[in-house]
Amino acid sequence: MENLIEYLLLFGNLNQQQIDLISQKATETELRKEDYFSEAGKIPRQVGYVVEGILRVCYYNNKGEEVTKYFTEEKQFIVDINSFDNNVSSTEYIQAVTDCKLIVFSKPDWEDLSNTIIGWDNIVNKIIRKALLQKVERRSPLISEDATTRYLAFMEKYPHLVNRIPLSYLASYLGITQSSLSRIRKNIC
Amino acid sequence: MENLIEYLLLFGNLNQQQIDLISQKATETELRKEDYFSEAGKIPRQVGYVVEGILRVCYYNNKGEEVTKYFTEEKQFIVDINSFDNNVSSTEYIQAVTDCKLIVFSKPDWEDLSNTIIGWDNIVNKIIRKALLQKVERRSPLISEDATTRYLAFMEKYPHLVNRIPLSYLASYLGITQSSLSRIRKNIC
DNA sequence: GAAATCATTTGCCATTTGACAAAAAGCGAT
DNA sequence: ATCGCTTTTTGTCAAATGGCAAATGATTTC
Repeated sequence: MENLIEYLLLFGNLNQQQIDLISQKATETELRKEDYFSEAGKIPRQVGYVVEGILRVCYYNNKGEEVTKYFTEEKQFIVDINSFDNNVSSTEYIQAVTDCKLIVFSKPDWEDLSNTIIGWDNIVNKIIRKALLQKVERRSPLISEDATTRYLAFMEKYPHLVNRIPLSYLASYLGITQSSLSRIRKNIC
Repeated sequence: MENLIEYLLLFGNLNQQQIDLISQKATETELRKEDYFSEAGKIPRQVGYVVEGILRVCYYNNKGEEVTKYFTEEKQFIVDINSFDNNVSSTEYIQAVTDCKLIVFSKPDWEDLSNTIIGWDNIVNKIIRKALLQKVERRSPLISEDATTRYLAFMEKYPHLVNRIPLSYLASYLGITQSSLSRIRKNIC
């Protein structure tokens, strides 16, 4: 829990009373590898903060292929923000890649925080904006480079992820086939 | 100018006094094709709203190749939001692809609006969040599909852009060479 | 309108990547 | 250790894409 509070304080100030309130609303929980945090077709009902573990965002494209769109690391919020905010069904899945420890807030609790804590919205906005910017910056270079360069870039950006995720997820994140990724690895090592 | 106000009102309410204030701060201006709205290495000093015309965001990758990262259409704000907010140098260029009509706000005026108009930050946040989400959604599919599919998807998403932008920009946006794009076009038509 | 300049298309060949299938390696349950 | 299952690697071949250079087409300038 301190982990989360520390993280929030990077984005704005909170007094002890506010911190206590946040802690009250928060629930620590765990996800097993391959469990879903949220699913396509359902309206997301909670916001999560990743204390430990890796999750991924994925969807099925119109050929029915599973595409991994994003990986999250520790110390990040995770939620399909668009669907959550607008109360509409998700178009994507959020799935645990490894066993995970999360702190979650139900939607009503999350809204209470917004109504009770002056400056909460501001903190949340900063976090979301940063996360979205990061997403854009991480995904964009994947388009203009060849597969080997993309893999090398991935290893640089996520040095501690590469050995914890299955090849198939990584391949679909990089937009290449599993065999191609396997060959690339062979050539590099 | 009505164009801008109309757009803002989609995201929140503004009374006449507030609208007048916004109008006072706004400057209508034009950019010629290939002019830069903002440049890499400089700290962005203004926020723009595109009334007419197309702009693109581009940068040079570490091989020195120019990469088009994004196109903007009419009725959108344009700014390197990260650099603008944090007062740091841009890493990318924003350039007019066609002649453009813009409405711009200087940074001090923009901040005045934030300090004067209750709810301004809220409106701006909604707009930025939407824009960032859109960016992610537009760029992501470019990774997992083959070049022809990407081109077809581009034509669907930007039906009125395809014939107004040079092939070279589009090729670098799609992450393929100019010759490949030319061949793809040949095969499709 | 001719020359100069820039953008797009095409040809040729090398390289990368994909599709498919089979083999090998890893892993858990017994 | 062995079996059964899944994941990763490898092989073979075909298709897609890139690199380079030349040709063609379009636009601007004088």
